[in-house]
Amino acid sequence: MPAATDTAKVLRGFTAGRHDHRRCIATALDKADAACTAAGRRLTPLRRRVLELVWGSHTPVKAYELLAILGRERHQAAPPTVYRALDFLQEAGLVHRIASMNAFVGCGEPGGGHAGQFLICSQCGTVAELDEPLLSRTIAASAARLGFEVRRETIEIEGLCADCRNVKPRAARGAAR
Amino acid sequence: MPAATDTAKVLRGFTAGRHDHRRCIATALDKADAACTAAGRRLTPLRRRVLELVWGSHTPVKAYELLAILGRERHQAAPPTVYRALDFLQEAGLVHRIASMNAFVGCGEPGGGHAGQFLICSQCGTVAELDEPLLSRTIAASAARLGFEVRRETIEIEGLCADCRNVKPRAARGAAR
DNA sequence: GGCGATTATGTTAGATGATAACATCAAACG
DNA sequence: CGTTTGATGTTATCATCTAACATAATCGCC
Repeated sequence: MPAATDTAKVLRGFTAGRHDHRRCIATALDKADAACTAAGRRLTPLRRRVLELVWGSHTPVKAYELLAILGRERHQAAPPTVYRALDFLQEAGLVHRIASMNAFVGCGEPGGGHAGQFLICSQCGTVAELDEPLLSRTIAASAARLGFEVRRETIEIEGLCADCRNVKPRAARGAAR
Repeated sequence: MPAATDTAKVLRGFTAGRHDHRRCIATALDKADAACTAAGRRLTPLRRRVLELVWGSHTPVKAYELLAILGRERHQAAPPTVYRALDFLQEAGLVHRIASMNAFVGCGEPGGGHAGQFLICSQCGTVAELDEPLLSRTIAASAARLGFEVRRETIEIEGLCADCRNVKPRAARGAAR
């Protein structure tokens, strides 16, 4: 698949339970190492561990869940421990914050200067991440008519995923992580 | 007004400081009365007052700001007082919650089964509410390809409004209340 | 009007989410 | 090395939101 830059992409699909998750965590961590090295950022053990925990869940993770886990494995962990790591990971483009849930997911394509566009299943909680240039363009056009300059997009669509609806997706194309 | 269902609409414009705000609060309250009566819901004095306070601000209001004001005028007001009123107002379609800000704005077109599409100026804080059917359709199409059924859209675009950029909007059309 | 059912509000308490401020520690770098 | 910068520890607090139960107001009905 050539993936013309204008083509809608699925950066992260609804694949819960249908893939080797350990492998996909490992891949994410490798990508993160690479991205940080390239950008001259330090993916410290703590940050790396937090990222691993975020990827460890199929659904968005809450900061205090992370805190609870960290608290068990290192015996010093306070809110700032987690929030600072998450701040770093967000700035590095490695995780996204889902504002409507106060929770965090691993980014399906670190490094890409993409907006965060998410489909969130309200039943099973899994999240798909999209990159739909048409969506961003439509928004930009609307904004432009009002003289508004877009800086950050928060697009979080809640609904039911195919699995929970017991329906087959119309298309199996698109890399599903 | 026929308002072709396919036309982009501005439900609430960037009009801070350029309109008679008292009048626009009054209008909002009138609409709210009508909408509640029509729907058989009770817009009690407390709920009405909260709605009035929400409209009283040009920018999204935080729950605890409302609480502080209420606390001054009735001497019983606890968090649930405010949150319950806000819950009601949201369900009645009279206010929207801006997830990315933990704040609330009055809805520009109560009763309309529209999605929440917002442009938020990060400098002055004012909010425009849009109804762009093309946007919703694009989202619906992306979702459909994955077998996803859309239930609720959270679209919050952060950036700079025309005033703060010192730019004239390209179009003056669309009711900007 | 009276009365039971329903809905709204009061009240207390606490869960969850996030940050400020300062101390300490480790890595980077000349 | 030692200085500088950045990362983490630590304590405290603020902000956001909800549960649970008590009381009061309103509605529907006879």
